[in-house]
Amino acid sequence: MEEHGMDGRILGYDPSDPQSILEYAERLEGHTLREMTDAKKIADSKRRKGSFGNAMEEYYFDYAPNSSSEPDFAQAGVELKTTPMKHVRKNDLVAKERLVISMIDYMDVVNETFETSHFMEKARDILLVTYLWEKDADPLDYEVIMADLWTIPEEDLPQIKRDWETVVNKVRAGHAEDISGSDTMYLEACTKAATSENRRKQPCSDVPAKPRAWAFKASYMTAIEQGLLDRKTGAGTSLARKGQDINLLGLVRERFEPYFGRTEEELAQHFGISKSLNRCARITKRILGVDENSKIEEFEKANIKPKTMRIKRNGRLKESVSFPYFDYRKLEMTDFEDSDFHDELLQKYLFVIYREDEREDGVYRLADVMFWQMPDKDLDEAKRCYDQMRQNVREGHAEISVKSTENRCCHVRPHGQNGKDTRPQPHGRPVVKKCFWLNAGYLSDEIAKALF
DNA sequence: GCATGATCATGC
DNA sequence: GCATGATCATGC
Repeated sequence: MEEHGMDGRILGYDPSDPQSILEYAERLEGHTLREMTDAKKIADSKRRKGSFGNAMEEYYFDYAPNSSSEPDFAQAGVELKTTPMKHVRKNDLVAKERLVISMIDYMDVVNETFETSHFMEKARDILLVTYLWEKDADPLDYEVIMADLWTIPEEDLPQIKRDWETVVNKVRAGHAEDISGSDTMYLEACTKAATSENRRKQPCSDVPAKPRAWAFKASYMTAIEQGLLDRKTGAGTSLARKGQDINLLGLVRERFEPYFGRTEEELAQHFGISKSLNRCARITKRILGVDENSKIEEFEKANIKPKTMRIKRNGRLKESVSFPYFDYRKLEMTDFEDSDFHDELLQKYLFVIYREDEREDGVYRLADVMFWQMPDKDLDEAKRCYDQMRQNVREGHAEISVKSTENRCCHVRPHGQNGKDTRPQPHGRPVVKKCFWLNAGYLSDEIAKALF
């Protein structure tokens, strides 16, 4: 069979056969587009978002990029998605960004069911081409990591369906303007052109809403991609048995409920955990029923980190919550959106909540669990804190912190071994190691809002 | 050896 | 009682 591309050349694959498309795509693994095509430079000379994907369609698969609602390989019913991974500390590869599937049409989506939705149509058969992103590199020189035919794993469908319904139900309730990426676990409704004044109509309200698209969260993509990468090893522990409906919070709560009301000491004794600083973190893992060192698959996919929260009798958190320390020189050079702090704030957390006993001072009892992620609106406040600290560093005053009284959500405080544990700053003498903290008062309010 | 979760100590 | 500087200590 001969198939012809844009300029009449013979295609290297059969566009009606998914297997043939996959095999052709797999030849890219370990190579770059510059090596595998005759492309000399990217057509849109500015490296815009999507230029790798466009170049791949045009120069490797030999078809004109389109944005129609037809699948990219229409005859095979396969959608081509290219997605970047990046290196992070200790040689880990993570998804660089979310994978956007399709725009959400607020007017139509309210009449859809998940199973027959436009989203599922687009997400059902994906040719996923993963490449290694490198700062300042020409997209033609990105190395292709792997090519796979991918569909949503069966065990993830219940959570993704729940995510889809969470979003659609907000539209049905006439609150499309209140949708937030933090509403959901794996699938999110992310904003498109959020900075512009662009707004769309919604069917059940006159309030205009930001345009949004269905996307798999970056944390979910990381789990998917790592799973594809070490498919052979098949490591990992799953909280849910196959075929069992997954409701993460329900599942987690079910595990914790028998222990509500018990004190830290009782729990430590029950699980045979010695007196140690991270005693509560270890109790959490034991209650979740997983080996202390193993990762919990669902938590990885949803990028959920357990955190212990101790609430004093007066309703306030005993302590603020710290993040890893930051590098003053890196802080000066890095915008908030590209910072580690920003990544940390996009995490979803499992708060394991202990409350102080009504009578006995200093005795804390396991009281509740909840998921938490910083709401989008508070990210702006966190950015203010970041920018203010950045400004201090610019002016050679890394020793000046952002106080918790100056910012509603977070502050800056020392976090080193001792006063001698310093880090260089770009302009001036080294300063004691510091990190960002979430304000105890802010978190107290967030917890109270969620639980009462 | 160091990063990080956790906690202490001081002063207002 | 809280804000904030400072330090401890486990585990990787």
